[in-house]
Amino acid sequence: MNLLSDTSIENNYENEGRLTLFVEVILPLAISKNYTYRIPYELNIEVKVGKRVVVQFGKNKVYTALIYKIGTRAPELYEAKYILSILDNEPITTENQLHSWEWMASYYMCSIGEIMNAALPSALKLASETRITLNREAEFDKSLLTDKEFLVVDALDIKAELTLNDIIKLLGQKTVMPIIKSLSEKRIIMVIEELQQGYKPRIESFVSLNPTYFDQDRLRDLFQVLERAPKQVDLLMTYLRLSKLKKEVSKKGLLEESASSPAVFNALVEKEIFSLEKKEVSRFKTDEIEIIRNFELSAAQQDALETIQAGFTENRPVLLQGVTSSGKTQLYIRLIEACIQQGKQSLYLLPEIALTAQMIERLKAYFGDKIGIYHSKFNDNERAEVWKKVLKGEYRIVLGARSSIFLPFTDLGLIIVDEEHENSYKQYDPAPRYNARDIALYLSKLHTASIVLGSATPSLESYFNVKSGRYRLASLQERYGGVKLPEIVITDLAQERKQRSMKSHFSGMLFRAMEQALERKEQIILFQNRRGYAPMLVCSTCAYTPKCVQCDISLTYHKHDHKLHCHYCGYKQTIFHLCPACGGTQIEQKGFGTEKIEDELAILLPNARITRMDLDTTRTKFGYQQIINDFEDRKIDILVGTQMVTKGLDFENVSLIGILNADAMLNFPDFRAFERSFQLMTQVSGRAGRRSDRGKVIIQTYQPQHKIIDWVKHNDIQSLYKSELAERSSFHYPPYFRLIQLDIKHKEIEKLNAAADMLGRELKQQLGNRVLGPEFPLVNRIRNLYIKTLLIKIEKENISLSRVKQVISESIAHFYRESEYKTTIIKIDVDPY
DNA sequence: AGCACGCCGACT
DNA sequence: GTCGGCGTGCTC
Repeated sequence: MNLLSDTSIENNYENEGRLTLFVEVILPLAISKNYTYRIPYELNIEVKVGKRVVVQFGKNKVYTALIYKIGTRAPELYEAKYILSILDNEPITTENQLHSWEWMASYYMCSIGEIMNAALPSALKLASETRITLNREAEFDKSLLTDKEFLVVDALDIKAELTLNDIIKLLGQKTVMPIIKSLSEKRIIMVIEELQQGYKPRIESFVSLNPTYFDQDRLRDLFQVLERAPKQVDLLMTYLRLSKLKKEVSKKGLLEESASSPAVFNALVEKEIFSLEKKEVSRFKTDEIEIIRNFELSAAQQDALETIQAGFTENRPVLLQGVTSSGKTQLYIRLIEACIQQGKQSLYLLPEIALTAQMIERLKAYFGDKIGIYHSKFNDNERAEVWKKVLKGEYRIVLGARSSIFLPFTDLGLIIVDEEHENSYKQYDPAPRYNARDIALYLSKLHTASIVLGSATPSLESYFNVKSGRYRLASLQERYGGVKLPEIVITDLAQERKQRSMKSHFSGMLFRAMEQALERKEQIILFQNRRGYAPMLVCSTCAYTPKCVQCDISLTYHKHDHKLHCHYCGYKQTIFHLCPACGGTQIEQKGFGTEKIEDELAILLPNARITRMDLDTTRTKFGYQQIINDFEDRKIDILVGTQMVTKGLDFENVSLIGILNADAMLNFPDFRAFERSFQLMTQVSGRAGRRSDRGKVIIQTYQPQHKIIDWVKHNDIQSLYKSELAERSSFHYPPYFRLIQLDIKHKEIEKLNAAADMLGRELKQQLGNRVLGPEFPLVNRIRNLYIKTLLIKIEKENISLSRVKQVISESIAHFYRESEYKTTIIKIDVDPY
């Protein structure tokens, strides 16, 4: 297809007058190709790449599509349909965005339409919805209708309009089209296909004074004339006062301030003293917050800042490894300031959970209304508004969660990815299954922007990139403001048992420390990475263990509802008191979870206020926030929790952390689990003594010599990375990447296994020993489907990602044709290290 | 993603 | 015999 630049289109248009243009558009669907539409002549001059158009696609569906390419040659194999309209005056996407979409589609093996779907705020996408109404003019005999048709007509008598979904619910069946079709043919109903406009700008009326009265004398005259209308004089005075304070006076603000009625206001408009103007306004408050710019960087921070800047000049991404409370945010603020001074935009990415009101306020205080916030809690209109402001360059900084990598930056100069290791940067479902951190790295190249990845516990792949010289490392190993790092001690549970100093699941050391902390009115966090009461039940007569019927995983006993839960699929069954296998009465509980700890603490420390924080106590809408608030307000002395307590919370008064069972975290099925243990223990340790010099972490273990505990003590990711443990863990640390989640669904487990094995063999044959087949199958049962996840590891040095993807696509295609099993591959996920 | 079309088991 | 389930293919 002939590509034309914008100017040449106009030239051709002028020269020939009747040039036909064709546009290739991106449809918001999971279709691998783009489709070509024809432009009506009168719209020729408006056509531009990046504008949205409305097109009909398929028989009666209307979609918003995006102009991707413009050409002049008519497609040969088919007749192109006309576009119905152009929605935008200016493109809503940038060239760089379209580049990155293209790259993402190929990298994550999905369609560009799926990328667009994820990228555009839904207010910018209009989808047509089929609505059904009764044709009032039609005359028909109700007795001639089938039962189902009658039901639909009846429902339409009551409710004027129904959607397809309404009818599906009404009839209780999935295939409703034949019924609708038949009714429509009989002209009894009408089927309406209509686009629903999403984004509505907020409009406010602004008042201005007729310029005649800018003249002082005329203004004085005006007051004379109005002498007999005191209310109007009053309103006019208020206006004059407000107009000195603000650039623009809104009608709403003026009426509120003057306590005048709209009638008085209208009178002044009638007399042409006031004029009204409607303007689009922002939904976001732009209250001027006091700007605090003065803070001093510590020597360590200054050092790190210089290292980061050196990395920038070398055009290398920088990994900033800084212990918790080391003041990374202050460094980021300095970097953003420098970026603004160069007149460029900055993007500050945070995982969703770390996007707290506190964080947002803090940055707003520095950057005022130059900063835009973008995350999933925003509604559609707000998102669309941020989008437009970023495009226009009104926002110089964006603070946002993973989806903000899709915003239309025009001149990006800096990207910060905070908590780089966080799993929540990865989108797992639906496609595109992207990792915002990796996209950020790609964007930094595309925009030639600087990028910093920050974390207290970097991911091993990022650390590998430091070791291999791709990234530059900057580190901050001391806390800001001279606060000491916590003291980390290990207590040997075998020893304590021998000396009989244990108090239920607490070592003497931990228990004494807890008593002391409570005496000093300091708070305690106890970390136990297992929820429920007991993770396993065993019959002491026959060794029977209850397992999930679906997942083959031992069931956890939950005391609060006296049920056995499967933590994998959510299956529940009631507790039994006699062994279902042998009828034995002695049933033993193995291990312990947060529920049991909470129970025992209540007995051992009856005066302490104890709260548990895990999935079970935070399931309600505000449960999580409630617990956090109570803990902050010191209404809780001891917080017992699972990994939830490790994340981004900043409690001032916590002086003691207990890791109750480190051993549960020391067996590594693969290197991700291994990395995770290190991260979780390091993160929870970092919560101790953040604002005071008194911070202590006690790690309980039967394996005090275990290396990972030692590394946690020294925040030593380097040893972790180099260790023979990593070497031995069944998944190797980088330089490898893997393709994960090649999911196959089938209803029969044997066929599924056979299919997965076959695919694994095929891949191995083609790619050699560098491929790890379905050795680590993750079999899950979701409703009545079995899903199998193939984990595939490929050595990066020897084989390119594109080759891997090619072989996988080919194998799947081949496998599909040859297979006697009817198997569907439902998703493919790329997770490069 | 929708939607049409075609094939096949289980109901009046 | 048809109704409604599901697999397959197409949409500019």
